[in-house]
Amino acid sequence: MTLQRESLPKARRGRRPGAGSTRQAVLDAARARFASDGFGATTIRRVAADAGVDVSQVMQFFRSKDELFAAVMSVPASALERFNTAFEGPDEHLGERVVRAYLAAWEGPALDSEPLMAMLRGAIVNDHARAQLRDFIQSRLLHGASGRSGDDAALRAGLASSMLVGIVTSRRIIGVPVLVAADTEKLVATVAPAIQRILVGAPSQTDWVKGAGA
Amino acid sequence: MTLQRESLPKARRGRRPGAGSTRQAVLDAARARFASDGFGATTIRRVAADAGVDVSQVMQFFRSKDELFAAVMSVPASALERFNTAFEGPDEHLGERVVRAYLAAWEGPALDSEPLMAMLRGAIVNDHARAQLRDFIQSRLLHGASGRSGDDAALRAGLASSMLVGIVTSRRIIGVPVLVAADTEKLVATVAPAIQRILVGAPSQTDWVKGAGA
DNA sequence: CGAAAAACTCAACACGCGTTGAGAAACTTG
DNA sequence: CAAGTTTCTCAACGCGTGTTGAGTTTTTCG
Repeated sequence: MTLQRESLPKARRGRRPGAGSTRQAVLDAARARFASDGFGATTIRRVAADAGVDVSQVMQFFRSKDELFAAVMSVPASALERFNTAFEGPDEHLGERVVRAYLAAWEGPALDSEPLMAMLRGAIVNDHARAQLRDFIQSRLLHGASGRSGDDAALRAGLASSMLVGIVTSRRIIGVPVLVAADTEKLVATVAPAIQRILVGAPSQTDWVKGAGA
Repeated sequence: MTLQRESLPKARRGRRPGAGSTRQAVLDAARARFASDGFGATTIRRVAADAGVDVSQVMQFFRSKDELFAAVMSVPASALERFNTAFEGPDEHLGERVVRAYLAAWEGPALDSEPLMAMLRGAIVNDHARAQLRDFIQSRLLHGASGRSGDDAALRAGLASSMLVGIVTSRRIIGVPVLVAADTEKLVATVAPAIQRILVGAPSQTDWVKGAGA
């Protein structure tokens, strides 16, 4: 036991990186602020106040406002995986699965949706956010294009992704009344057939959504 | 001629409001800046420099940055009318007409597209722009809902508008490579059937787009 | 304990922003 | 010309921002 670290060249002494509760508090406050106020309107001072921490602490843990934003905005792996599985399944009900995945991702629990909201709100003013959103839409293509019909499968997947992001934006950021008022099932029932048509070219007369009856 | 202004209580003398060339120059510079840089990143100093004018002149003609932005961001009546006619026609080829109207509006000549771009870029950070975009999407409903099928025609029109705005955003602001590379006709051919399905519920096997053959 | 390292506090800097006011210059009338 | 009115110039104010550095406290180790 005594010679456990003996061989290490530099045994670091002193206070170990603490429990990290402060850093986590800053991260939580920043995620909420960036998601609801956007990148430009979010100030480091406000984040620090929300976390009950000095301004300078924020700069010590995350070196700049951009790095703090980058730490917050990363698309959670869990959400990413759900998108992939939605795209990978069989063609039948593909549109419905994809629409549900997008709506769920942006309306689910805060820990999953807030980073996506921050990305969406920051995409216009922050280069990193714009690149991330671009890659997010673009990356759907790789999963959407594999094994799908035409050579334009990538374009189709990108279009579907853009359209669904547009719907989420209108609903959650712009606040278009008709979309805000509509419940999720109604949206799925209406949008799923169109997305299905975008992704797999062929039209059909069967019902696309399980319980979509009027 | 001499008694032309005689009856007026206050005959205003002195220099007449000049040719207004300066005001117009400011307006043009502001429109371009707000469209390409967004509301937050556009500074009055930069607009003044673009127009070759002192900063204080901008504040004299337009009383504040918000009022300058409002003067720039109004949706041009010509574009608005084209949207309405696109929605009003017969159901046949409705999707194609609507898709073409949206794409043309944001990719046409600068004088028409720049205000729309400014509105889109400002919608996240500026309340006025958000309200304008909200009304823009919402107002399509009034024209889209009249005489259309179900009672959810308003929702369908709002969804179609949101989806098309999403495509334009991905293409012109986010810069998704696949969408940037695709030419307009390809986009119309791919998207029109889906929009058609959103607007008029019924599916069909016929080709929606005239020259959309593979 | 005593030293090292991290966590934290406090105060300030430099910068760019929107905005304002005073005054000179240019032009239009009587 | 002279008075009146507008356009333009110049300089500054106040504010909030991201960011920094010095100094203090607290914890962890030898």
